[in-house]
Amino acid sequence: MMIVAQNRYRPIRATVTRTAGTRMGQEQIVRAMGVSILRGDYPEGALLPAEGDLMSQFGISRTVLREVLKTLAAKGLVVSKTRVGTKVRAQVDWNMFDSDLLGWRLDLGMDLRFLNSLYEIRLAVEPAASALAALRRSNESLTRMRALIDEFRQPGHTRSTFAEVDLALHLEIAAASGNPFMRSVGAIIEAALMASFVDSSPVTDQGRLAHSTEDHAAIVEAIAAGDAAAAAKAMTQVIEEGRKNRALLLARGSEGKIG
Amino acid sequence: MMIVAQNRYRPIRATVTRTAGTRMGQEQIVRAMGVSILRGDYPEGALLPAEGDLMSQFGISRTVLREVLKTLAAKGLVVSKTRVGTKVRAQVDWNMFDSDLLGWRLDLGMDLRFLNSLYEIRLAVEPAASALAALRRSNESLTRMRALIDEFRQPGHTRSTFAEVDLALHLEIAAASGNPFMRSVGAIIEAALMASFVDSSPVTDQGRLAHSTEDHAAIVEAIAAGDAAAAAKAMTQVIEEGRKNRALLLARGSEGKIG
DNA sequence: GAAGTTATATTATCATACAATATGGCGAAA
DNA sequence: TTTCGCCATATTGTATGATAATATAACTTC
Repeated sequence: MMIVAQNRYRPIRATVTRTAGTRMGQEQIVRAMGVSILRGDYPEGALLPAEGDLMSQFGISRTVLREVLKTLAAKGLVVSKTRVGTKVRAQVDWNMFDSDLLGWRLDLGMDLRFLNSLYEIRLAVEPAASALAALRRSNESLTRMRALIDEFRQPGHTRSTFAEVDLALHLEIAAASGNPFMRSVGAIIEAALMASFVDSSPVTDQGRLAHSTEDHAAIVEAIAAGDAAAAAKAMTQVIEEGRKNRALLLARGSEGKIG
Repeated sequence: MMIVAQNRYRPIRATVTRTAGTRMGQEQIVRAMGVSILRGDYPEGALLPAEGDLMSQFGISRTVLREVLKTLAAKGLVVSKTRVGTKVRAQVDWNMFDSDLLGWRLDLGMDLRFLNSLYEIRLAVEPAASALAALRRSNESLTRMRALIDEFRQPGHTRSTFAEVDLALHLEIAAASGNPFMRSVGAIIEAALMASFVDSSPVTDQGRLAHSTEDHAAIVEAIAAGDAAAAAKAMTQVIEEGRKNRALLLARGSEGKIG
């Protein structure tokens, strides 16, 4: 009697099509499986296909597969047990601050709910970081911030170059807080800025950029003055403004899902 | 001419002594190497010993070693490149919200600076989470919160059982915020509560526990009432109180380092 | 001395075998 | 019939050895 208790789920469909002869690379396999899990292909607590199946599905050796699974396990997505299999852990166990996870999440498309969560956590952490930065920033750090404000003011910014400077300043401030946890939120800031590019709108509204520049300058000057409350307020202002503009862009799209 | 460019650092000393015959287990190896890196045994950008050396130092096969390194890489601690070696990444790249990292950090002993960082990030995130919970909590979630408050009020709590309920309530609130990032801060809350146990002080000051209980009840009632501002304020109060008590305990110790 | 080429050390992947372990089935005893 | 304990088996965990890929360093050529 050969009863095979098939409790497992169906194959993971790789998003990346694999042309014959081309190797996928471990990174891409991790991404494919990570995205699959994030997308909800496997309910919480479900078993992934057995190692043998995954090996043949991706055309990789067991060594590579196991390193992939270890990577996912380290990020809290799955947990493996001898004789049982590899289970998908509950979402609350996933490390949402992991930059890979955030990247995969963006790959799935940007929904309003997720975007909103990004802004909420930024609004909680970044003003606090600014306040601490006002109290603790070194002179070197302040110099770098001011250099970035100068960068902001350079003419001829594209949305891409502008966002680059934007990100750099926010990271600098987070680091100047002296709190390693606040700096670790950098991955989220980056994700939020990345999200500004999923739509192809070529809006480079110079007036808005100039406005944003001065808002950012206000943060830096408050930090320079050691005014924690003002720094927090200015940071809040910047993030709220970003959220508002983002909302406008989204309203133009027909659905809540872009990209 | 046999010149060996020894750019690498010395062996990782495992904190866990390895009695003959006993296997360390992959988990412990990950911990040993992780702690070693967190302790600063390797400067930012330094190369770990080569695979062969690590294998013999820990007495493990290459298979296991590589899975260990993959785990550390997934948490942002290291990065490996062919022909180059495995480099320790900059601290800003480490995922500080990872529960393993937090645990290893506690293993190193609790210094004031780190403890302070924990409270700072909690003060930034948890009040915001409470405010959102006041707006979004489901009835089921509220029921669980109230059950936890009842738990608080049970007599005969040890510091351990009290902390357990404490943690559960904070996690419930974080989850009720509906924001997955705020829930991911749970690892930090847990670490902060863990830190309450590194000193062996048997202080079970019943008055203080009762006080803390009512402070927590205030959060829940604000959430129940849908009063976001009050919920945030009550949460702030709870965390500040915890910080104050913690500071008192620390002041009793001669040094800033415990455990 | 500079640029291109080759050699080599190190990680990346593959293949195979064996060990450890949790699950489910079987059987014995109550 | 139910419960407990033993055992077979499937699945992940570890070990070993070999080959591939690749970045650094040494070397050669101009």
